[in-house]
Order: sequence, then structure tokens, then C-alpha cells
Amino acid sequence: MTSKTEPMTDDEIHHEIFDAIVEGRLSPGEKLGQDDLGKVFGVSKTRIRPILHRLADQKIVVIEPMRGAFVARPSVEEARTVNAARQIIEEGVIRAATRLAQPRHIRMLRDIVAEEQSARDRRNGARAHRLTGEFHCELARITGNDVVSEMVRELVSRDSLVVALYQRPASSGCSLGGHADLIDKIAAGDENAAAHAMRHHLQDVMDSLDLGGDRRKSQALATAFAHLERPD
Amino acid sequence: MTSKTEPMTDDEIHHEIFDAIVEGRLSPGEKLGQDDLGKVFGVSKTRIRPILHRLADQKIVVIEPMRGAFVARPSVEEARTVNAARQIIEEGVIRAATRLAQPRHIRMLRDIVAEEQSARDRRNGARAHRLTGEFHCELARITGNDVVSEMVRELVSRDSLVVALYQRPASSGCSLGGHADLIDKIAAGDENAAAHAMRHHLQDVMDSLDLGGDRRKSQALATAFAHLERPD
DNA sequence: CTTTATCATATCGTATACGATTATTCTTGC
DNA sequence: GCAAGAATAATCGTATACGATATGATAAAG
Repeated sequence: MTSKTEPMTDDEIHHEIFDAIVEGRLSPGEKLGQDDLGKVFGVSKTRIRPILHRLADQKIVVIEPMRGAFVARPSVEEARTVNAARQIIEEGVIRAATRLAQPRHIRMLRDIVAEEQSARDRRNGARAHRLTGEFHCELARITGNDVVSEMVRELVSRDSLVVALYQRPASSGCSLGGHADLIDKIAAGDENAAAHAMRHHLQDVMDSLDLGGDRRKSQALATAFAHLERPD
Repeated sequence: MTSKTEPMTDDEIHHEIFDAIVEGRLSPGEKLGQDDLGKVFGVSKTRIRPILHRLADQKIVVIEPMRGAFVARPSVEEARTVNAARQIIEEGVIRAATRLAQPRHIRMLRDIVAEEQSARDRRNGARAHRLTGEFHCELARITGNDVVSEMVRELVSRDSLVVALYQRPASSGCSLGGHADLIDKIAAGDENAAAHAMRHHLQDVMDSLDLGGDRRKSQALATAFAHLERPD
């Protein structure tokens, strides 16, 4: 299996690492050694390096020069920025989706929410979280525009790291009603209401996080010890 | 100067090639040989390759396996998709910008339009085109959100290639009124009007292009038979 | 016993070298 | 004379090798 003969393509390796990060198999801050990854996939560093850089472009990996690559640990400020970006971008998306939505799209979205609910009932937080992201991606797909879908996908994946870092222990079911509400507004064809609901939904998600905590002390000592005011 | 001692960073090389493409110094379809670029920047292929892949991720370069990298030559379908994406994304952007715009922002936008007009009067099409893109980027910057700015920047750069390929010879001054109109709507604080104007402005830009023609074919043939004759 | 300086190790970043694939050119047959 | 096939040249993709830099340990000084 993982012994010898694997002509694994770059995209496959990328996708493998990408999923491992977004699905939480790799925790924020974890080191991603080039040689280690090369051994895992049976290739040399030469092919790993560009992939890590690509992941760094997607902001789910951080490369510290001469130190190595690590799973990104988004700062509180970055978390807020990504969420704000989603509020701006996805407002346009849901408006377009509302204009274009057809019955089958509505059904698909409702199916996802149902699965999401089911996963939560089973205490399967990982799956529920994945479906939450998928909901927004499928919503973007209604536009029929691959460029838009890809951008939303990128934003959602970055948000995955944010919730992985800052989610409150017992707050996994907060955004459920939000999605159902969005679907209702879309089904009703009320563009303004849908846009409004989307902004508030995303804001709710952000408010449900435990920002301002000392969660990221280990990462950015600069901010953790900002009160010391060390003169440069 | 360009002889020996240049510790040029990867980002600098990337930015150099990026600008050369967006500003039209490198035409769509042009080959980007790894060894050639390496010689130009005084480094080895090893550092060029990841940069080309990064440009490929940004969709302004195409990498054909075992063939090499070329400046992207977006198809008509891709051109339409990118424009449609801009209509969706930038609607959200201009709505946010309208909510947040302050007098200094309005002045900045007007300055850009003025420069744009000036460049057009001087028949400086290249500069005018660059300022057109900058207008949309600055508009995105009003949101104060780097993620949003970067996304708009990416879309605008892709559109640069589209107009480089499909722009009608004598249609360089079509979108001027559009920008001024957008500013008026923003200054008036009328979010819906601004969003509407943005969609139509981008649609106008698209309509002003010469799609559906055989521009793609003739360009390809032109380069293929460049050594034979000049039909121009 | 703490602190600082030095050394060893491990990992990253880059250049070079080699095999694989494609484009081009030349030859040969029709 | 033209077309098809083979050999050559050029370029891409990958692995290996080497130099540079940061981390951790060890030893010496206070």
C-alpha cells in the first residue's frame, strides 16, 4: 500500500494534506517537515516544497524562513478579517444565488442541513462541521460560477482553522437555525432578506467563538506580552 | 548592474513576472522557459519552477505538462466566467464600501478617475488600463479588508489578460463614465444604486469586448506563422 | 547553581545532474 | 516532389548533493 509503487500526482498530495488540515487530523501549529512528508508519500522534498508553498498561499500553512512549515494558527485579527471578508463576499454570492436558485438547488441545500442535523444528533462534531462548510460551498455553486465557488471554498477552509482554534467546547450547535433560515429566504426569492440573514449568520458564528482568550499565547508571544512594551 | 550580485527574493521575481504580464509586456501565449527566466534573474530553474506554479494558481500562466509554461490565453468561456464572478463578488464589495466610505476615500477614487482621463487624453492606453484596474482595487480597499482586496486584485489581474486578448482596437474609452457614476452612487450612500451600477458597469466592459470572434485562432496562428509573413 | 559561549546536529534552501518526454530535422520510401 | 518515420536536440520533471542557518546540548565561567 504505502510501500513502493505510487505515482501520486502533486494535486493528490496537495489534496491529501489539505483535507488532513481542514478536517482537523493535523492540528494548528503542527510541524510539517519536508523530509517527513516526503517519506510519507514516497517522494522527495523537491516535490513537497512547492506543495507547501501552495498551501501557504491558501493561508492554511505558514512557512517560517529557514525554520520550516507549520499548520497555520490564524491570529484573532486574521480570524476577524476572514469572517468580515466572508460577510462581504458571500453577500454577493447569496444575492446571485437567490436570483438563480431553482427547486433542485433548494432541495440540495435542505438535504445538507438535514445531514448536518443528523450528524450533530450523533455527536459527530467533525462531520457536522464539514457539512457546515459544504453548505456554504454548495450555496456558491448555485451561481454556476467556478471562480466564485473556488473563492468561497478558500474562505471556508480558512475558517475551518479558525473554529478549530477558537471554538468554545460546548457550542457546536449554534448555527443550525441560521442555515435553515437562509434557505427560506432564498426559496422566497427575497434577495435583500437573504443577504441580511447571511451577514447576521456569519456574525453569529463569529460571536460564538472564544476570541480574546489566551488561546494563541503559544503562537504569538508578541501579542501575549504586548503589555511589556519592549522598545525596539 | 545585472551582472552578478543580486540576492533577488522569490516574491520579487514573482512580482516582476506578474507585472510584466498584467501590464502587457508579455503577451498571452508567450512561452516562459524555465532556463530562460533563470538566466534573466540570475538564478536556477529550481527557484523559477515554484514561481511559475504560483502564477498558474493565479490563472495568469498555464502550465502544460512536459511542455512548459505560457502566459495564459483565457478562453471566451473563461472570460465570461471571470466577468460574472466580478459581478457577483464586487457587488458585495461595493455595498460594503458604500457603507464605509469616507470623504477621503471618495477623493482618492476621483483622483484615480482624473488620472485615468488624463492618460486617455494622452493616448496612453497602457497607463489608462492599469488605472482602470487600480480603481477597482482601491474600491476594494475601502473595505479595509486585506482578504477582500487580494481577491479583487486577483480577479482584476485575470481580467487584464482578457482585455489584452479581446479588446476591440478602437474601444479604449468606453468605461470612463462608468467609474464616475459609481463614485456618485457611493458618495450618495445609495447602496442598492451602487450595486446596480457596478453590475451594469462590468457588463458594459464585457459587452465592449470582441468575443465570439476568431481572435483566439488568429492569435495562435499569428504566432505559429510569425516567421512567414505579416498579414497586418 | 545560574548564565553564557561554543559546538554538534538537524533541517531548510539552492544548485547541479540525470532520466523522461516532446519538438524538430533529416532521411528514406513512394 | 511529398509524406511518413527515425534520429537528434532541446526542455521539462525529479532526485540527489551540498552549503547555510537555526535549534539543542555541552562545557566553562561567574
